[in-house]
Amino acid sequence: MQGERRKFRREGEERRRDALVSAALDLISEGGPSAATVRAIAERAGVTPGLIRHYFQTKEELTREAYRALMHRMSSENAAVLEAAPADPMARLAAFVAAALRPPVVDPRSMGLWAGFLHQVRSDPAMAAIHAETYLGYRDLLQELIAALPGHNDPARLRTLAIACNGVIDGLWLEGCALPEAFAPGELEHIGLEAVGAILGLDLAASLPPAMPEETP
Amino acid sequence: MQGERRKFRREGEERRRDALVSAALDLISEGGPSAATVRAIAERAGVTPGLIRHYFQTKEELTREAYRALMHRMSSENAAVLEAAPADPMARLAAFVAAALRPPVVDPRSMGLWAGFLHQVRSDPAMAAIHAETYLGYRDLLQELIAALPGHNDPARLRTLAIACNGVIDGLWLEGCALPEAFAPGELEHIGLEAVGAILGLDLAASLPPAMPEETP
DNA sequence: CCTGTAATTATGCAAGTGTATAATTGAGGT
DNA sequence: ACCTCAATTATACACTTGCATAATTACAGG
Repeated sequence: MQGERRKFRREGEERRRDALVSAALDLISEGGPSAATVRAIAERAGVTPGLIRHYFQTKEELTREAYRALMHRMSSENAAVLEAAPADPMARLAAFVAAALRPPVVDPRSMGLWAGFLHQVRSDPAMAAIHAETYLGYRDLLQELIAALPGHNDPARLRTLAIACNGVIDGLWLEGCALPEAFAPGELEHIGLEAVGAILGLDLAASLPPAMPEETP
Repeated sequence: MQGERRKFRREGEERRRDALVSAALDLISEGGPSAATVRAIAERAGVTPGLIRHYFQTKEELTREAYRALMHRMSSENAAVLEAAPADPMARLAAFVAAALRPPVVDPRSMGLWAGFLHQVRSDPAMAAIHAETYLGYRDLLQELIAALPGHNDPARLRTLAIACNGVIDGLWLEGCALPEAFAPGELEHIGLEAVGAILGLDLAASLPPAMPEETP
């Protein structure tokens, strides 16, 4: 006798897929890719392992979906700042750079996830395609912000500048995620603005729009 | 009857440990951390799985040794350029930055390894200690190179500059490893010199000592 | 030529892996 | 109130993983 069968509630497909995807991301960020076993994911999502196969043909498919979700989340978190940013090109660029170098974009868990996926991104073509959609799109957005500055219209030069600025941002992002305690609040953003400004020959730090006061509910 | 027992040769402890460590590194760089199973490592090293337990108390210990070997290798590959570099501080810094942004330091396999280890580095204190020895030592070396420049003697300012330059180098290193085909030969080094130079207010690119002609055996 | 011993192999095991398939059951439509 | 069907659980399987232990064998010192 195996007692009683487990009770369950039916859910919409989207909610279950989301739950499984974020369970996978949570587990990878906590224990690395090897911690995201089918059984652990199911338990974290509050279902039994078999259900994963019902929504994803294979574990690899779930993994790809999780990577897509991660990259989308990180891109939006950074780009969101542009919605409330002023129209002035320098201020927009400064706001964008600063946003990339503070939470929630700077986050040790995100870096762990990013690193955990890296090898699959390099070996699985489907993962590489997801990477191209998001990561290169990010660099293009940065390039547009630079192109909007006065006096930047040589395409080749523009590309070089975008690569350099993207490199600075990536590198500092990495440093901030890896050694959060090594930087005073705001220090990383300031270094980033200084470095990107130096590359572009601008005083970006002076153009940073003042921070919005936090909501206090 | 199980046919004949496998023939073998006795080897010195150091050689066997080295062989096992580099087998592990090879496998991780090819197939990610999950590919470095005890059995696969043994086969790659030309021994049977049991021998690993003879030289390493646990697989985790072998993994730590492999990480240490990787970090040492990467640090030396970059620092080696200083031995043949001129005495002029600007030229030394330029040579160091450039060396960090071209092969063999820039190498997709190294990046894959680095990323594969990242989670263990963050969760295992022993790995974190190895990280501290090597990575932070790298940043200190960079800071020394900057301190040797004329007119850099404020310690706090020095630290900030070292962090920023290290960030630029790391970021561009990452870009170069991830997208090797995105850069023309020498382009990444040039961007790096320009960016670091901009941060420090120097024309580093002009100070780069000419490349040694390759040996042609 | 022995002989000891440490290096190496062989074998086994319990736990964990992804996946396939069959059995149940929640919930909406009529 | 029934009935249907998809959502969900349960079970099983073949394989892999790290590790332990016992059996062998290469090689140095006498």
